[in-house]
Amino acid sequence: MSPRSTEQNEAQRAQTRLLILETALKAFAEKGYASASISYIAKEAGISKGLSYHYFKNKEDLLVGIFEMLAGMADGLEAAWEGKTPREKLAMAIEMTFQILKEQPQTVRFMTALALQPEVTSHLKALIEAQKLINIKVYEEIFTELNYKEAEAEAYAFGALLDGVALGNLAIGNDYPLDTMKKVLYAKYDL
Amino acid sequence: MSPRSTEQNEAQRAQTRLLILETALKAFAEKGYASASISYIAKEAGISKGLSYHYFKNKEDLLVGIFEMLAGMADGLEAAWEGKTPREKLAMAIEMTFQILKEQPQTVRFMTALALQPEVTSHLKALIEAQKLINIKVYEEIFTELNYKEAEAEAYAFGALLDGVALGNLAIGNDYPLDTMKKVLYAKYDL
Amino acid sequence: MSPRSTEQNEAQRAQTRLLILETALKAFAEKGYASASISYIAKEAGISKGLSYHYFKNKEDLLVGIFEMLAGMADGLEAAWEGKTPREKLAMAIEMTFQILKEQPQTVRFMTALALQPEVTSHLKALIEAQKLINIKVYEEIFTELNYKEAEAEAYAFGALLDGVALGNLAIGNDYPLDTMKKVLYAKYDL
Amino acid sequence: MSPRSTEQNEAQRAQTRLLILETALKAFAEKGYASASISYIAKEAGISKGLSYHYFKNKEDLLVGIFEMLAGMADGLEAAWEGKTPREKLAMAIEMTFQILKEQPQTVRFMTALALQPEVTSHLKALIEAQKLINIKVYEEIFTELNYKEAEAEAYAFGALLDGVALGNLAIGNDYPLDTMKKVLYAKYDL
DNA sequence: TATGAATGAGAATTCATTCAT
DNA sequence: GATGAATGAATTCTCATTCAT
Repeated sequence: MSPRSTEQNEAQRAQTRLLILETALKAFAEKGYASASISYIAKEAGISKGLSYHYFKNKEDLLVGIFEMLAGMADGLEAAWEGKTPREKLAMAIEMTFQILKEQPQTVRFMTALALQPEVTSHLKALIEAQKLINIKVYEEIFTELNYKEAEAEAYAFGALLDGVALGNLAIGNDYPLDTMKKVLYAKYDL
Repeated sequence: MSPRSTEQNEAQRAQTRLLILETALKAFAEKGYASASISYIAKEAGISKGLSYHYFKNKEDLLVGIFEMLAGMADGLEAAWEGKTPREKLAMAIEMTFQILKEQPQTVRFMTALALQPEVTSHLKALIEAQKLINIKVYEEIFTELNYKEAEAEAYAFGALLDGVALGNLAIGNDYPLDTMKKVLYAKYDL
Repeated sequence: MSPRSTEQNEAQRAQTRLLILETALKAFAEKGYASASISYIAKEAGISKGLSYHYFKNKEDLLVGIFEMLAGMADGLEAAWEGKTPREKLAMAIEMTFQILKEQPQTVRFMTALALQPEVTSHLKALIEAQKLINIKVYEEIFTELNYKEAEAEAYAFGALLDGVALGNLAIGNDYPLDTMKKVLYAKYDL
Repeated sequence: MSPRSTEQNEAQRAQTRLLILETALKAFAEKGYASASISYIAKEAGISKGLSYHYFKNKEDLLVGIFEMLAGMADGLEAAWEGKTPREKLAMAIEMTFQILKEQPQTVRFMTALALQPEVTSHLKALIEAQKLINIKVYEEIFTELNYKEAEAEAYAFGALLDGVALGNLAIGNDYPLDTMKKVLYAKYDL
């Protein structure tokens, strides 16, 4: 009975939703969450303001949508880990971090800022916190496999180092010695 | 018109200015820059909205004022370094970081977020960048005194580690193993 | 194309129309005309938003439809009057008023509010006014049969009393002495 | 220290507040609560949209303000009752009702509709209910003084009659026999 | 210097209505 | 007939900033 086939509808929905998410991510990253208005995002996406509310019930929900999209991408990457040695995994973690830092600094900036904004609701706060802890757990497993005595502490330290490099790179910009830092990391973990 | 009253006036001005700055810092830290209104800050400080515009020509200017105040405080601390050994200095840098992280996490959150916000004017951006580089330089001197081969790289790594710990602590909250991380740092630098 | 299928179609149309009308009445009564959206009504009725525009060309038209439906129901009731004595008719008018007040207060609220809303189109206004006057005429006939000298005035007074009880009951709610008021009415008209 | 004297300020505030209240009452009465936008009210009052929010924190608060203003006016009238006989008081209640019905039908419409709107919050609902009950109590006292056996029931009936007349007058308009109804009331209560 | 009333631009959000399919 | 994606205008509300006093 449906005039537009269900699949067509769903495809359309998925496509528009993705368009909004990607436009919003770009806008939030460039202007900040508070400063990027729904109006602006809609205009950038070439749709009407009202349509965003068809897909996301409010601005916060859009933010959560972006977060989930990015978290989903990270999940996809984990498939690549299968069958690697612990040292290879560690190297991959480092490589991935530096790669995204170079290729999508705005996205990194956005995700990092997200964790620091008091405006963000506790729901999203919890999601962010959970994601961070998952990362730590992954690192801990690697260090356990590598027979580190204090695997958990080392995992936190490793995570902190990567985060700190990201933060420094974002704050200082092109003057930040990204390549040197990668070497330091490789040396530190004997890779 | 007597010089005496002028002095009094200036003291009064300085005091009111400081009151506004401190109130604004607290408000920005707690509610975020965008969400803390001038109205709210003025009310909290017990002054009128209009008066704050006598001291700071706009909201952005207030933000710069806060940053300069905090940077000035950091400068003041450097006096305490005089005559210490490099290892003592390193320990002090760590201690100070962890202390402020425990006592004024909101302020740290705010300053960190500041460094990430694209909304922030380029003037403030430059100030933040400069401040970060000054810190690195100080660390580099210490590591040079300690005969590290790669003093500069180590300084960046040390700064990144401290930043990363701060970030993790802010994102994860009370579950973050702050004390463990301090021990890791002491161990890592043999303090 | 066979007449049979046309009949089926018409029955289907009538049924869907009624479903929409009843759902809308419930929604308007519970949430108010302005606050009950077409979206909400369609969802409640289990149909699509677009379909309701096949049956009612706009929201206002839906309102008129509801009113006509209710007016039609009242007409139906008149059949029951046939062959009753005037005093029985008066008692029935009272009973019917109190019954609907108890069983469907929301509907009464809605219809009463409708009569008061300036937003309402003049077409609907005229319908409401006519309906009210018809009621008065019916009451007047009864009082004439009962040999009241001022039958018309008494009809207005009787109508006002019933309306006032309804209004009081709606405004005050469960604390309103509905049963007492019924006794007062019975006593007043010696029933 | 205040530059504009406190009295000046308060006078200004009171005046602007009253201007907004009266404009809003007029607008609500003419277009209905939902349809009269803050924008429209501000324009009618010749002030900016934002200023309304300086005086009333939201639209609902403005509504409460109007209600309180009208309730306050009614209180003022009570002073006139002092020293009158019960029958004079009853006559005055009737006169006042009919007078306001003739002179400010829109205000009556508005206040009546208010009691019926589901959109209105429970706070205002409670205020309206309380006001209605106060009226009933006043009537009850009169009927007690007049030695009616069922003073409370008669008070409710009297109130219902007045309300019903108001409702009929609003619904039917100029065709409603206001004067006849007043005579009916006078006759009924032997005034 | 100090006040806070007033402004106006812009934000988030809602919703009746249209229309391609 | 039936769907729901899409639109755009309107609405409530916020806030940085100005200015008369």
